[in-house]
Amino acid sequence: MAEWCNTEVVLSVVGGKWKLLIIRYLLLGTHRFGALRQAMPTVTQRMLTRQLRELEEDGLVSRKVYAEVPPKVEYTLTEVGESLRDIIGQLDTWGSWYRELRTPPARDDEQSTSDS
Amino acid sequence: MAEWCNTEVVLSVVGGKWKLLIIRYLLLGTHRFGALRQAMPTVTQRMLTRQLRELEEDGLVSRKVYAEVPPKVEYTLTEVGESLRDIIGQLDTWGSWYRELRTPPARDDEQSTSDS
DNA sequence: CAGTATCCCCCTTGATACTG
DNA sequence: CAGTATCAAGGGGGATACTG
Repeated sequence: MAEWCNTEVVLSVVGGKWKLLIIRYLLLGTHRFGALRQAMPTVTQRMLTRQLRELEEDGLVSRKVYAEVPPKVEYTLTEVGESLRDIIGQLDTWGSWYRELRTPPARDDEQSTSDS
Repeated sequence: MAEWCNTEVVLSVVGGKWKLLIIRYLLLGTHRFGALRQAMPTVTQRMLTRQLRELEEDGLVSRKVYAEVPPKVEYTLTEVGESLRDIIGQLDTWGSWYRELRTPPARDDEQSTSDS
């Protein structure tokens, strides 16, 4: 990516396939690795770990390991991560607006398709 | 990408390697293909064409072909594309803030390194 | 429970050459 | 000028198995 462009910096940091989902979930509060997995049922262990590590390197997420058996690891947004809250809110708003815009609108003379 | 998530929709539309640059340039006004190339010296013809086509399919950019020889094609943001202006502004602001944050700050007792 | 270690796929991007 | 066509490379992502 063209990271000399400020705009691209954001993508370079949240652009991974699962990162926005992770951040959105962590915006709700601290969570354990397993909780993240359950929140994103289709992500593999490997990918979740990788994406979390990258978010950590980029300073968006902090990782807290408890010296217990079995292991317990908690992930929390840093202040930098938290600072994305507003932007993510905007993305969400635009995204739903755009999705609706691009969804073929139901015509008036058309029955509801909610039963399909 | 997980496009069932509104947030991801934005990335799916703007996530191409050159798309944000293109949009930013078109936010300045309508431009010809050649002007876009010059504005982004490292993009190949092929990639510029492809990214523009995708933006067009996604309804962010409109393409106007003039029936002239030599050919003349102008690209303009649609209203949908324009609607990203604020968000891109936010990304830009966050990006420059983040970049500065992550740049090793010069220490007080340190000489300027601008001569290196 | 929360990871690594391997192996592999394919999709995006790129280089280069050609054309209406 | 504004594209296609073709071929090649790279890396992000995935499947599966193993471990402290």
